[in-house]
Amino acid sequence: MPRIVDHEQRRQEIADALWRVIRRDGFAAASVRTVAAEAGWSTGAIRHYFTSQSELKAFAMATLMERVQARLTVAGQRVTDLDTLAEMLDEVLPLDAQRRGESEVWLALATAARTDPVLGGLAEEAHRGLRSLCESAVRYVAAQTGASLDTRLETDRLHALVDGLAVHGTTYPRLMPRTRMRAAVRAYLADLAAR
Amino acid sequence: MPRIVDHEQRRQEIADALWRVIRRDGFAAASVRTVAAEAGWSTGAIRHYFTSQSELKAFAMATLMERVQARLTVAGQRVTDLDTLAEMLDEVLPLDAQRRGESEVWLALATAARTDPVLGGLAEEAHRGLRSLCESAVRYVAAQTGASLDTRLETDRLHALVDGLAVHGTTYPRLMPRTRMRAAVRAYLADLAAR
Amino acid sequence: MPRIVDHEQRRQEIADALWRVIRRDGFAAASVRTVAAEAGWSTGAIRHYFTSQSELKAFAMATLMERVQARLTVAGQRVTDLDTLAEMLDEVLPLDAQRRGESEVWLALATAARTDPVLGGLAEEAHRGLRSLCESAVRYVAAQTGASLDTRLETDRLHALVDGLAVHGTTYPRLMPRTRMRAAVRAYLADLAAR
Amino acid sequence: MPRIVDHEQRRQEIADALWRVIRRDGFAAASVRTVAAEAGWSTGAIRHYFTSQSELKAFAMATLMERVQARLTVAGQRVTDLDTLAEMLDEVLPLDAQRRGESEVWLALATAARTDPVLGGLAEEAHRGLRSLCESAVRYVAAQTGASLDTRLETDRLHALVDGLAVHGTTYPRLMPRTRMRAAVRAYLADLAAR
DNA sequence: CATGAATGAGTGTTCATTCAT
DNA sequence: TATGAATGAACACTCATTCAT
Repeated sequence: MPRIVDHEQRRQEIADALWRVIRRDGFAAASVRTVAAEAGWSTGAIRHYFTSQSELKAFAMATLMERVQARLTVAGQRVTDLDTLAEMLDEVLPLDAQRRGESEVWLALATAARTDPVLGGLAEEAHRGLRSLCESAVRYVAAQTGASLDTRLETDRLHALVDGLAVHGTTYPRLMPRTRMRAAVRAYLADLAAR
Repeated sequence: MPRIVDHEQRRQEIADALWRVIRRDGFAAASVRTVAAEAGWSTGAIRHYFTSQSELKAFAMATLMERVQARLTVAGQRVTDLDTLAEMLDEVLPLDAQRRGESEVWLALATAARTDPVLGGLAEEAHRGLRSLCESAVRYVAAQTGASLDTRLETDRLHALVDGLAVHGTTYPRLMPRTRMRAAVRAYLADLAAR
Repeated sequence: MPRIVDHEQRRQEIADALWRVIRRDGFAAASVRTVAAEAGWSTGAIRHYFTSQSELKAFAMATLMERVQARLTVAGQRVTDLDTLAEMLDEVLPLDAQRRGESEVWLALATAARTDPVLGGLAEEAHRGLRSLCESAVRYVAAQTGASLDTRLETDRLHALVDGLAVHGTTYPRLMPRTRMRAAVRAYLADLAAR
Repeated sequence: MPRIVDHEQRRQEIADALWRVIRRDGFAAASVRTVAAEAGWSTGAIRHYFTSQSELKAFAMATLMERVQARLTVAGQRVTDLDTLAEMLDEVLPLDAQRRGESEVWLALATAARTDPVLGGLAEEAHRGLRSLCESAVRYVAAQTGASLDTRLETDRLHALVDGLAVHGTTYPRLMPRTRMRAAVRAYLADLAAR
């Protein structure tokens, strides 16, 4: 009888170790060795669950996306007004330790994605997902207020605002505290609703 | 008499080679060897002009900043209305090959800066510079229209918008063409002026 | 199950290769590469067994010390008169291929120890060990003959004599053959006993 | 009219810089670059005076020998009794800053000489010189006291004692202060004279 | 399943040496 | 004379990957 091992759980544990390394020492420090050491396994063990380093990184990126997506789905069902709409957008901002971690890892992976085809596909998918979320938000406001909006333009603005805030809150947390990130998003939505 | 070499020009040539490598293959691929090969020199020659790899990267970052700063100074002197104000902000967006290159390199360096102290200082300086530029823009609009604005909030919004657009235009140029980047900035300024 | 390898044996094999390189080409020639080549392994393999070059050198120094110490312990238990006492001291002189090898390596390591803190500690320990051995010899003679001796002065003399002979026998084996090294030590002990 | 440069003086200046580097950072740190920097000249300038690094090291070794030889000649002419004889031998012991420096450099060069043919010849010459000095001392004592001595054996003993003391005084100056080095030499000479 | 031994190419950096000026 | 630009090999060390066990 073979040892029972939850393959997916192991993959997740290893991806978590990768996260911790990236957050602590940066993307460049995330080698198979350092991740194995962080996870408490041998380097060879990693290869049982991930054929290559790229695959590991892609998996970490994918689980990050799933995690955020799950939260967005929940938050999306709670949307009843501008406040709850803003709360949904809050899910992608580095507002607490959990989300700050996600943002840090995301920024590293997304930057690497520009020149790494494997990561590139995932990153674009996530990019489109966030854009779609922003578009929903814009349409929601338009429907609520009956205003006639240039959906694409407003989506561009909201999407850029959200990603820009995420970058600032991640790279310079001292200079962009959580209250100001939240305020910036809410100000945009309020302006939109007032038009 | 030693061979006459323009030290600064050589440094710039090497920094340019670094740029090309970063743009083509990403920050992680920018080793002393690859940069030397790109520049057409031996690895040892690099060390004549840059004591360490850090110094080379810092120099590349600094020259990028100086270049943008020079353009901003010129553009700043031309500001007479909202249109010329927007043109100043255009200088930091990836609107043509030159600025797209700058943005690509900047994104890589800024991401690396999160875990590299030497680059970190430069990156923060640039961050503050761009924020200060955004603040000037907000104050300019306020002065022109006589409106009472929450300067900090509006600066946060504009700064995030600009950086978010730059990230989108750099990583997904197909999804965020130059006209839409320009439009987003102009829409924000127009809204601000209308308040 | 991983490939079964006797870790300590491998370390010893590699340390032996280091010895051969130091003896043949000198301390400065003992790089990770040359040692790996001498041992018949790849450079990376060395790092499996020694974290750093310092560690390898320190290990080589330590095993040398242990080897000599083991012989001294055996020889020490055999001491019953001046002849057997002299035989104990013979153990640190380059009297045969084995001990000549030890002396050559020791001389190189001890010289390097002057500017290498890690090796420095080991070298001083060995120095103190040899001094202590010489002191025991002096005290033994004093006890046997009942003579009143200036222990420190005589220890200084014997210690310097032994190390001086070792240096001469190692660097100029033609000029200082084994019989003369032995004779010099015995002459000193005989003089001491005659006082 | 060409600039007048005292070639020999320049060589001496450079050799002095080499000395300082060896003493401060060890033999391994003595590169053309570090010596040039220490001397305050360009690397190329070194090559005007020394074709290769070996030649520089050999020159440093030779000047050291000349310096000691000169002092020995002077001291040799002052020998009138055991005390002045001991003072002559003092010249090769690390009894003050000057001689300690010589000994440090000497130890490094002599160790390197074992596997470097160019230095090897010089080192052997010096070795023979010191031996010859020791032999003169033994013969002097024999002549003074009329004792019948085994000149070779006693020369071996004295030579080993002096070099052993020099090594100890150089590598462990705390453990072998100057008074004890002097005492050990004098005790040997006194014993010799008493026979 | 899992280990860790082993490889060989890669990293930044330092080096002795050459040579045009 | 003297400079310092330039080379290319060497350095210690880290890496992703392979694979026998």
